[in-house]
Amino acid sequence: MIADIQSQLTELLSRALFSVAPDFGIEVRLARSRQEGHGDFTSNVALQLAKQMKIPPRQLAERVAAEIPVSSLLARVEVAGAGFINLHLEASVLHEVVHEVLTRGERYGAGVRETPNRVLVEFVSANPTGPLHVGHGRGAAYGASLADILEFAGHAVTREYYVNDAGRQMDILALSTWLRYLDLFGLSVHFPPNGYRGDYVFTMARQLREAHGDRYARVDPVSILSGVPPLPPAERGDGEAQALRESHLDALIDNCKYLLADAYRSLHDFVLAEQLGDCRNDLAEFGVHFDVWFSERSLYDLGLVERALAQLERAGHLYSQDGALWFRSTAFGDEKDRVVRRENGQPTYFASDIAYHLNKYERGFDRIVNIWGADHHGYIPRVKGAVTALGLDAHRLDIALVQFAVLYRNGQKASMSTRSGEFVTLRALRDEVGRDAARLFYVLRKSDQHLDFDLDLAKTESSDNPVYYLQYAHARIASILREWQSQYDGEPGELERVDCSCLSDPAELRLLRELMAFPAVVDEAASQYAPHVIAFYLKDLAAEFHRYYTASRILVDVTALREARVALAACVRQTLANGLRLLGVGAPEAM
RNA sequence: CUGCCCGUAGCUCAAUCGGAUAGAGCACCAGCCUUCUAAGCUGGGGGUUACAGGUUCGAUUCCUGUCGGGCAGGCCA
Repeated sequence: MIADIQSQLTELLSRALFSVAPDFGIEVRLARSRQEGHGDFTSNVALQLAKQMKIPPRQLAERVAAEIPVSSLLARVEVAGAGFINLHLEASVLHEVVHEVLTRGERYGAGVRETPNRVLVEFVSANPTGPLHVGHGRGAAYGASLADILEFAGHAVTREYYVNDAGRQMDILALSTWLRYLDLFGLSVHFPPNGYRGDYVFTMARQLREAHGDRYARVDPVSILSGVPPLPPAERGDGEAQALRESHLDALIDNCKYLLADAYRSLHDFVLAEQLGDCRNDLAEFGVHFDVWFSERSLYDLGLVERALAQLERAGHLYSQDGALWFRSTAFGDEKDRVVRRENGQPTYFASDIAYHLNKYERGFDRIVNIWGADHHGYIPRVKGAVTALGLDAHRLDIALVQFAVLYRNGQKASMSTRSGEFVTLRALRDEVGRDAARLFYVLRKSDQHLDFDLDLAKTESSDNPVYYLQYAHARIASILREWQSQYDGEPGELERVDCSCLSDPAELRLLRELMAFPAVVDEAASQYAPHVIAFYLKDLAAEFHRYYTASRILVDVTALREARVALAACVRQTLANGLRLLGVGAPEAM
């Protein structure tokens, strides 16, 4: 209905333009006016066409404006500035917004699409080798909001977490846990410097003992080190020393696998299940849920990695060199070719990622959205190149980069403790500032901008804190509605039938305009992949309401006016609630 | 060294495929509660949109260069 208004007006303007300039068909685009006094919608067609039509823009605008058909929607049309055509809506159109918001309720702002796109949103996808940190938190908040926004905008969304359960990192974690576990049985082995050293590894070791007793401890500690190259001195930081430490670690992993034999797989799976379970709980408490947990290992188990490579091979995009197998990604704009199978026969991470993307396409999505940390930006050309090489349309793949978040406490950086090099965990952040503040702060900035996360501000219980500012507006209205029900026997269910034509105060009309914009805001947030657009809109809406509340009493004596104002307030509450839900932030009834 | 991203008020950030007088919040100053939640509101000062060119009716937005910041340049993931 409301979305219709804009398209109806666009149609009116298109017809006017056609009668003035039938030979200059350009698409008419209406924009919401940025400034009060410039009407509700504005068009710059006259400015765009003036030159090629050789008519002064202002004059052209006048001629187009004069041809706009009479409509009950429009109060007036005026030409302003350099040649803008401003459309002013009839107040009755604004009044209808109230009915619209209240009848649609939780669905107000939602898009209806005849043919919804099937969209896959893959996000977080952190290695399950330790707790999520605040960097993952931003990806989680952004991805979850984006997925909700796309869904609300009318698409069919699948939320997916890609589990890197096949790689060396998981082996390192399994080994680390095993060594800590052996420690519990008095079987001490020097812990490798590049193993996982976090407290959670000790915890898992104890859990492993509780669950499986000494099943993995029936080994000779000497055999663990057999054939393992010695470590270089700790103070050596050169490349050769690093390489020695890596091969030391790899040798330990090999021995672990050899000594445990079949039991290694269950150790690996135990560690994986623990970490994934922890991650899932963490995210669930953050209000972030997934439809699919996609296993990297399954790509190997089902032969999909080999199949993808074979497909590239057939298409002539692979070649052998130096004993390795390479993908000719330079043919697709990458700066160098990339190895897909190492000299030792092992496929690279990139190889499984190619298979993963092929699989995404084969599942039939219209759009595929990858949300990555910005440090992966160099990875984009090779993935898009691989997709193209597989004969797929790379334009259906969108990669949204999320920049790092830096925490500040007392004006000082706090995101990384400099001594241990460990990141602050997402869980610690949630414990400190709460879920709502964390979710909102993460999406308050454009995702591809660095984020300064002010912990002190997030914890402030005042209007300085945007979380409270938004929630307070919602709670305030909820309180008014309760008061209205108890003092005036108000029936919320009746509000959608209230006659709102008495709403004529400029502040009321501003609120109605703001409410009317919400569907377009959702649409913009969806098409731009920009949850922050919702956040900024909500701040504007809340501010408009707080202003109105301070200036005008809602529960006045005159029944008709009181009911109209209550209905208006109820619309603001509903719209705030809908927007907050898209951001994963609670909308409290009372504060 | 090369590539990508970013430079907007003192600070943190917006700005609808290039639009009208570049907007908010914080901080600073001055005000508003006997009335539906003051976790709120009103007013004020604050800008050469890093810099220099270019494209055009019009540039924070597009192009080139300079300066400054971030990230990336593995047979790691």
